[in-house]
Amino acid sequence: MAALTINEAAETTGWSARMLRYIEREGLIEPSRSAAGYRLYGPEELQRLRTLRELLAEHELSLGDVGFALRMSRDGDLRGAVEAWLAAEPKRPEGVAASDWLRFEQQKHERLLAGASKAA
Amino acid sequence: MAALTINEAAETTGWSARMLRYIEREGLIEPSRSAAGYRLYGPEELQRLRTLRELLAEHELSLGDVGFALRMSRDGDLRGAVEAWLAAEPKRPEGVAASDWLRFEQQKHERLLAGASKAA
DNA sequence: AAAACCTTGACACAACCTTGGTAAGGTTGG
DNA sequence: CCAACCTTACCAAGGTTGTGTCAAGGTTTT
Repeated sequence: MAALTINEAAETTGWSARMLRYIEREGLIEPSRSAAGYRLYGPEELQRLRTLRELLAEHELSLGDVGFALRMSRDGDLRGAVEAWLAAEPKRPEGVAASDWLRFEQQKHERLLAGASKAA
Repeated sequence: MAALTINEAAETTGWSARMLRYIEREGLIEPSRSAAGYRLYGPEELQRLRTLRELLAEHELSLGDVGFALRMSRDGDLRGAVEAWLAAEPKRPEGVAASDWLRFEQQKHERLLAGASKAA
């Protein structure tokens, strides 16, 4: 037999049929369809469903998280924007008192912020 | 003046003070503290707060999404696992009927799946 | 020392996410 | 042709997110 229908796939993967549909709507795993519209899960999809389970369990992720990762992997624009934001993370060196660091950063960035509006 | 307190920061960034605390708990932006424990937002934090707003608005993200991206950027293990899962995405070539493709994939992966348990 | 801040913690609530169920109807196999 | 499956579309309960507000108490400023 070639591919499993949704309930069979559910049984071998540990997901419920309901969740298989949900996962599909999230864009994570989209099985092919029979002529009549039945979902058909091939070996590859089944494997991905199993590894998806492990991934979520081992790293405490949600389907939404993986969906977001997928979105980033497809939308380079998004990925770039997110990474740019993360890259700007201020890493304050250890052993420097917060207040001192603050003044240091202050001076370092004073010029850049010259135009920033200081609303009351 | 060096750094802004939470309400001042809220006003210049467009967030509410409440959200600033929430963002901090999410690990996204953690301001330094005064001796008495007051949050102190320096220019860098203020800038990040503003760009965070843009990021969310322009790409329809949630704070949780950015939090997850941050987590991935810090935990290479996690990042690797997610990317590995995404990389295995089955990209079926266009112009090939689903059923044919299915049989093709079937044979292609038969060996790999030899050991997969086929629960009833 | 009083006004005007800040802190954490709690209660609240709408909107959404995750899951399950159920109903009305098409498909398939014996 | 009938039982056993599949499909979509809804309703719903319980958890999470995003946000406000209020209380009890410390801090800063005048």
